[in-house]
Amino acid sequence: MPYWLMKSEPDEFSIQNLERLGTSRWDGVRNYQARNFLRQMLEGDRFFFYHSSCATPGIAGIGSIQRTAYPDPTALDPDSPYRDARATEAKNPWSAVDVAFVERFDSTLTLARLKAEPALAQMPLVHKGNRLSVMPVSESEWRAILAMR
DNA sequence: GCCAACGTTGGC
DNA sequence: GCCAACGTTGGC
Repeated sequence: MPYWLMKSEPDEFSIQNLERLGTSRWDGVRNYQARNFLRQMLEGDRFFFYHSSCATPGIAGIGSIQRTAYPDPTALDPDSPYRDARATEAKNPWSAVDVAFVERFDSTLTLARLKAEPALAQMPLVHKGNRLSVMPVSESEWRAILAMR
């Protein structure tokens, strides 16, 4: 089963929010490469929940895919900041998935620590300038990160 | 199809 | 708040 990493700004949606809710829609992805990864996700896949653009960026926990990709309703919602004027009901280019809470780490596994781990050197996440918000994680990377908790 | 300009991401 | 890096847009 594939593994993933997804970024969210905790001010918008955090692992604590997901823990409280249990499940949530993961929407608002507006990058084609990230969207294509969303579409590859299978029910039951697990992902690292990454907090970005905050005081302590890093992996804050784990979630799982509860529902595979479907058209992202926020693209059609005039009140949503993720609205895409080019999207229509018949032709919506964007996808969302539903996710479920799995685990919250005792403390955030910081980007600084991830960067310092040789086993993770291949991850796009630790490379300067990387902006991909949804990315695959190899099984060896997944295990290395779990061991760092 | 090239590429400059622009807007956004995200660490610091 | 700054700014480097990147993806997207649009003129040509």
